[in-house]
Amino acid sequence: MPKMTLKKIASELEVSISTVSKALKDSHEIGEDTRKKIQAFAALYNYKPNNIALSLKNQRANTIGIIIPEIVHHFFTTVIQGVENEANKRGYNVIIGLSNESFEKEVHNMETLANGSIDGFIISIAKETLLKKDYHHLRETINQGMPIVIFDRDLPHIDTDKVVVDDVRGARTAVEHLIAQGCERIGIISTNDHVNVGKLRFMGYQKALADAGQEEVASRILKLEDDMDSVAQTAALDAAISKYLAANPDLDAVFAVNEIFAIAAMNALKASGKGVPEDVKVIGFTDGLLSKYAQPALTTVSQHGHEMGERAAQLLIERIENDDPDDAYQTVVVQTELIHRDSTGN
Amino acid sequence: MPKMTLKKIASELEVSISTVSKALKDSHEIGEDTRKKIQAFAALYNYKPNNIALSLKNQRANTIGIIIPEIVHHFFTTVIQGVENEANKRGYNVIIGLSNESFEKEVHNMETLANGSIDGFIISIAKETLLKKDYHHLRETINQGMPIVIFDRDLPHIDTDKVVVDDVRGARTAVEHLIAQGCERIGIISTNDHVNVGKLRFMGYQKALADAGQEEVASRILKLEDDMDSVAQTAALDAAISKYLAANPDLDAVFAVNEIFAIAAMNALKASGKGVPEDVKVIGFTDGLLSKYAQPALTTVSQHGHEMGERAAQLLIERIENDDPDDAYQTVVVQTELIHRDSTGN
DNA sequence: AAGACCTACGAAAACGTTTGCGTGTTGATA
DNA sequence: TATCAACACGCAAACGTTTTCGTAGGTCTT
Repeated sequence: MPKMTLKKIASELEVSISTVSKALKDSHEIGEDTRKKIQAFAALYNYKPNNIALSLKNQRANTIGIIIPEIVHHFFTTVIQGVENEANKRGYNVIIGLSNESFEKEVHNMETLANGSIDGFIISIAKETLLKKDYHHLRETINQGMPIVIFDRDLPHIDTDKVVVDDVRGARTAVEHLIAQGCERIGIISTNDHVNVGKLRFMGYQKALADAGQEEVASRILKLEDDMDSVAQTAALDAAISKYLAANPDLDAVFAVNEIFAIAAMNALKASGKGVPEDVKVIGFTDGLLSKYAQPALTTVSQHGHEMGERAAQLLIERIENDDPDDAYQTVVVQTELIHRDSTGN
Repeated sequence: MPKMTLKKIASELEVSISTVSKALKDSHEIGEDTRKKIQAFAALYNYKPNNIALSLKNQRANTIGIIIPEIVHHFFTTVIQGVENEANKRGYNVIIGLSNESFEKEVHNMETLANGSIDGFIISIAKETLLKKDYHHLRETINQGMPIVIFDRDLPHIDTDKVVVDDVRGARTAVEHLIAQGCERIGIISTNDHVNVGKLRFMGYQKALADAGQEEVASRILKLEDDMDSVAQTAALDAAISKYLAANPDLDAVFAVNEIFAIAAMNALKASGKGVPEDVKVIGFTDGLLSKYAQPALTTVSQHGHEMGERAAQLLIERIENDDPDDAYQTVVVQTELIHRDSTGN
């Protein structure tokens, strides 16, 4: 039995389409016997209204699109989970687009989704887009009346709803914790400044040092290419970190702006005979599986991806449903949390 | 400027809707001047045909749905990536549903998507569904004419296209490798038998032992609850594994049916003073980040999730596009690969 | 008995496309 | 000059819904 439609039911029962539609909605316009008969027939054949037709009629797809740079990535999956949670709760589906950090794919994804398939976007901007600083696709989408929520990688130039993490404060808190433990020669492993988050976390590091009256030592600052956290680059990463550690034998702590860098640093330290946390304490950023299962377990700054996803979905759905143009845009800042584990002692 | 439609262009240019439609398709039915004028106007206002209307007209959404038990999970994300890759290449979008290992959510997800939103499913069955053995939603969906590709967790009772990994052979190859390295007291850490993959991997272990003439020792077999690989259960997991290792002090190798179990075993071994791989060799299953960054790096059985996703998408799209009912269902077996790393020596 | 009023249903438009077919105007041909 | 083709365009149906409006037929009122 293929899919049922109002039309088929109507012809089968020799009534009109509108009668069927009304009967299935329990309209009192339809006599009880006809109503019951139609409902029974529909139930028997498992009738379900066609979503596409409804979307066309209602001019709403009840679907939100999420565009992320990468899906094999713990943080982004937690965000998706949050989005899906909230969306489902409110009757929305979620459709995903992967930009793969590519500008072109990001634009293409947005264009193919923005034509009725979805009611709004949740997006974390691709690195290439950030580099190019070309945001026309975002602007155009917003101008067409489609709401967008930007998360994670902030974009000061675009005026829309946002959900961001306080990278500066998260990093600062982490470094402050190291200082509170008595560390005086704290290194940082960060990324090039064009990656927003790397820059912001570096600023947090600077701030914490400054507040504590510790001077910033150039040799203790390692800035790596932003693709160094990929599996393909592990050898290069290890080499760079080993070299860095060799050049700074007196470090008593390392703050890394992501999990991979932190793990690599821990491994390199152990390989060079240093103990973590006895000799050197280590803190990472992004609370993924690696941090939890590392030896010693890694103290890390959690970004609460799940909550970010939920908040982003709330913001977006709110915007979709009360289509009030002069409702001011919001920026929700999700606070980070320092997860204390073994790599910083206790 | 809100979204353009054929109708608006038509009224603006004072021609009919069909003229606009044909002009935009470069139909020779329309005179060159009119054609150019319409195309220019459409380009200026950035006209894009409405997907929903097209879906309704064509009775095809060009979208595939993927339903997975969990998204914060390395293997599933690699599969999604594969699906998305292949789907995008062929002009399809991907919409995700998370069952969260729950039967009810799985059914609900399928029902809300199966009404026109998508053209077919790719699904990995939730554990709860497997336990309940209630597959009516799958059967009904197939009966309604919607194609389904089942991946990862096989379902012998359902006749449809499938993409599975050869768990038995993967496990067998792993254990054979241990045997080839001279191991004679090989333990296994597996899951309860109602989890298909656990059972199959256990069978591979048995087969390898039997082939080598090694006897199966009951105490060396540890079967854990299937939720023991979650973060919430780490303490219980560590306890269970420590107890198991203490009861089997003479093990010279451990084969674990997933990454988490393997890492936990390695950590417990090291904590008890054993060296990996010198004293005990360890092999895991599922090639995730944990394996790559573990110390020592973990030898593991890779399932090639990306390839599984691609194959599943191919199968599904093929089925969608050549809607030939007596095209026989296929089961694609994706071979596993043993990734040699440090936890088994060399 | 005639108007008023329910009751129970159907017709049709609308959402945005595509496309087969009909048709008016032109130009050429016989 | 009558015929006919070619050209350039419009009409309308179809996809599956929802919803407003219209209208039969019956019941009630006086």
